[in-house]
Amino acid sequence: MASILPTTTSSVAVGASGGDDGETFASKVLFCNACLVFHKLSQTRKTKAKRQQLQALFERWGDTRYFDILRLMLPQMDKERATYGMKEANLGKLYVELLGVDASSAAAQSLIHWRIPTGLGAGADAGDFAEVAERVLRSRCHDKPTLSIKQVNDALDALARAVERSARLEILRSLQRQTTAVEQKWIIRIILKDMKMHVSETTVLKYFHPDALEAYNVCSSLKQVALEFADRNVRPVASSAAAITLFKPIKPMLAVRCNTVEKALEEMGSAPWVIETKYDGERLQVHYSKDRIALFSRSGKDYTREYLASVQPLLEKAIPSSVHTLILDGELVVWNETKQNYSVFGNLKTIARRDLEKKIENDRANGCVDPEQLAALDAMRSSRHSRGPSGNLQADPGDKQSVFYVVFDLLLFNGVSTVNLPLSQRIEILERDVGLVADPKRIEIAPQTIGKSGDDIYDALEEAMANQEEGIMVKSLNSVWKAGDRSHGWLKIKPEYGDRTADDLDVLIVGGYYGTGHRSGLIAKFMLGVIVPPAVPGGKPSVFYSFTKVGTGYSVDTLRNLDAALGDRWIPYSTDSPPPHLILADGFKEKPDVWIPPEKSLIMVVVTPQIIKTEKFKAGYTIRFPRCRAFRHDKPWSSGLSLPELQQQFHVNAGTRIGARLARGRKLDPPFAAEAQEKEDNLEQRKRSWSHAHRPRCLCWYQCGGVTKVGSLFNGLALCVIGGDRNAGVTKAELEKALVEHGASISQNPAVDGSMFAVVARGLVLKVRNIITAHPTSLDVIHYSWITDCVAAGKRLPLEPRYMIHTTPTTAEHFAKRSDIYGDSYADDATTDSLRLAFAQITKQCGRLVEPSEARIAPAALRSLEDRYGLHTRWSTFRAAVVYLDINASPIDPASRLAVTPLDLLDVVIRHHGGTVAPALDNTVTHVVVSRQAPDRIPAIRNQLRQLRPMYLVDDDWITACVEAGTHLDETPYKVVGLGSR
DNA sequence: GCTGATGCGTC
DNA sequence: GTCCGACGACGCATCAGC
DNA sequence: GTCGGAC
Repeated sequence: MASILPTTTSSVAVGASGGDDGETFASKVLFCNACLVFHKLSQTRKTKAKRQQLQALFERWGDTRYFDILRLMLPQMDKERATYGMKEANLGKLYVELLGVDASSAAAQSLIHWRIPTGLGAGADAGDFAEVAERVLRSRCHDKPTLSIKQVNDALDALARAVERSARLEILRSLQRQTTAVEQKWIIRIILKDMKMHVSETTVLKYFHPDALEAYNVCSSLKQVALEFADRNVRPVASSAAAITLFKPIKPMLAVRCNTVEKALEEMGSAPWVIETKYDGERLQVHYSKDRIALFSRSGKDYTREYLASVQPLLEKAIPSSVHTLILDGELVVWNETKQNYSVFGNLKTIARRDLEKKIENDRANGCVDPEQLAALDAMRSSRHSRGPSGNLQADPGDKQSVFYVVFDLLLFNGVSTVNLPLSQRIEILERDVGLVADPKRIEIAPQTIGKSGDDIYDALEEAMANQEEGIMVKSLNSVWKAGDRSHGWLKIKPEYGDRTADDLDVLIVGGYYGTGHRSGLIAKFMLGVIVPPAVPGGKPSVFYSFTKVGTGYSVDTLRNLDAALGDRWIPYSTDSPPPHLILADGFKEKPDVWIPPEKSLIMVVVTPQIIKTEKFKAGYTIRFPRCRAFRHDKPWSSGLSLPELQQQFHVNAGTRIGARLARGRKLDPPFAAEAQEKEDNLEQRKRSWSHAHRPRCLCWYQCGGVTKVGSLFNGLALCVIGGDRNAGVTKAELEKALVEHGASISQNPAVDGSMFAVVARGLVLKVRNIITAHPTSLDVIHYSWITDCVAAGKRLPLEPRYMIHTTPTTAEHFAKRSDIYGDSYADDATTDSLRLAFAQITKQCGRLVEPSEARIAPAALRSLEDRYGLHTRWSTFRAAVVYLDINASPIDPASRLAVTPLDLLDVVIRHHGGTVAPALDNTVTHVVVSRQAPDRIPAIRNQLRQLRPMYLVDDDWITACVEAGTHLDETPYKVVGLGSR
């Protein structure tokens, strides 16, 4: 008898009963032997040793039915067994019941509260359910292994088949009676599909057979792979492409994330490449023949039932009759017909479900009576999702939304695999022979543009940002399809990587959760809460709403340090006596394991790529893809993000993704070089601060607490720094440090309640535009050079107009009166000339900011994109308008420009919202804008208008109102009548 | 029948 | 660079328990 | 999806 043990040779226990076919190896070898192998693998760290163990295992396996052992080692890949429907929570309850222990006993408490390291039944194994279970079972199982590998597999089959709780209980009970505690542990790991052996699919398959992984990637069946390579010494000659078969899911090709445009260019090399938008939906592979359609998700799961009702009508309309078989790859998204934009992620399943419901209803009306379908419909009807407010939280209920399949690749065409063709040819066949032109915004081939330079990538990114898209894909036209491959050919670029600091929110930690695995026993995740403003202005916050949970972005070391600092402040959360300050969503949703008094807590800087609506957190909003950037020991607990600020953030960013900013580099300067350097510097800084300060490593970003005050230049000023200027080598952190050193207080979030002095930025970057758009009158935006100039001069310089990126009307008024808003008079010795110079500088600055080379959205590009997609954003508010601003003494003479007018800053506003500003009043103009404060200018304008074709004569309130509304408003209420009143 | 808990799969 | 594990958000399905 | 960490 051969052993499956790699180390021992002779002592293999043999199963007492072999079952029906006592011939197979699996029925003869005891499961405990497999457990030993698993144990050894889990104890081994080194790759080399693991490889030896795996090889030995397969070599010693006594027959060709490798599936029996592979499915135990790779439970996630085993599609033959249905899901168990059991994880730790269910298993814990089942074990408590089958062991017959009292619910309040230590054993039961261990199993139920397996993550919690303290209290009754807690042990050093907290955080690892299987380990806890082994401990509990040790005294409750016999110690003689009896079951064979086959018997365990049979039991697991039965377990997966069982739906009734009682049936599951019985199977678990019989397993428990026939196995040792250690065997139970491994059975639990298999059920949980988490073997914790630190080897996964790739490695195991690789040492099973060199071609196994590739085969798995094109058939997604472990059983088939095991069969195909039953003879491990033979390498079949068939290539993977030949194995591509209709109706068998292929592992999709994946994109590698790329943080810098420079890297993208390098990756693409000299081969031609294309740019596509990255759609925020679900990857969907369509397998099509005339009489059958199958749909598969990214992980190879069959989604035909869920999405066919939505997709089939589209395919049938779009696929020409000359096509017999196809495999398409694409993204399923939702198109909002009412708003003419893409719906936010999360609506897809809801819309698809509606389509399915409708289809079943229609089928029934048409007499296609399928009892199974009827039952399904009934189930859907009675489901809570078919009515009620929950679900589809992110859409307006009245909007018409529909499923939209964007196709971007072709894997098989009329029976022939195309995966070994370069992308250029696959696309060519797709466009020429498949077409799919029938139904815009329902099914389309993804538009591609040929890229040539880094600027093309920037342009595409800017377009993507403006259109609420996730980012862009860059694909090499020479690349062939590689199933499951993430390494080459396809890149994804997301704008948020462009700037690391602009989307941070400072939020107070209000709760904690115990971690698992290598974070066992630590508070490893945190609940953050927003402040509900106190009733008395200026009072200390006393109520917090749950907002989000964060579980990544910090190291285990940081967690340990945090534990040392906060460990004794955590209090177990009990619904019987919940802390009065912390309000969770109704029904105690997202209840933390422990809570902490706010005044003893800490502020976390959390990266916030996107804010979405939720019902799970009391705040009503939460973060998509949250992660920790730093902890702030320097900031008082009471200064965390408040609910109104959060709501404001949501609305400011509605219609655009947060994090959508990217500096366009100078030609000679790699755009991200400074960024990369900054990152490295910070890493260095981190390490240094870690080594002697023994502070959590990620504190480095905000070491303001450790900053010593060196001056009082900025005493009393509250500022928010939006970002650095990598082209000038100025980082956000440096600016913040300088500010704090000289007495200013800084915040990550702009406050619009008048408490903040100004926002500091390098230009009209997206976040700045958002702030201006949402609150045009509350916050000034100043150029960071004012900070550096002040520091260099050693005194607080007057805030001259040339430092202003955005000026509120109040500030503008002060400027008009030639006095500095903040006390220092700057105009004492100003002459008309010096003032003129200052304003010329503004104009220069503004003009520079909207030049195509630096504009956030190139108007022409935006317009063409809008035309193509029918997209309309706030940045296209004035796209139809050619505006003449009444800023010249003579309307037809640009050279007669007045030095100061109330309309000076509108130029930028209009152009940034897609409009055109005409230099003079002529027939190209559609709108003439005059100031309400200058009615005396009207006659001259009217005089000129008499000679031109009809156009609107409105006052500046129209511009402001349109910007505020985010859309082109009817001009009538703003028309200038008579001599200026309306 | 409704609701909460739990699991599963998408991102 | 690659692989792996520990984490986030959602919607929908299902079952237990009231 | 994200991130840190080991190799």
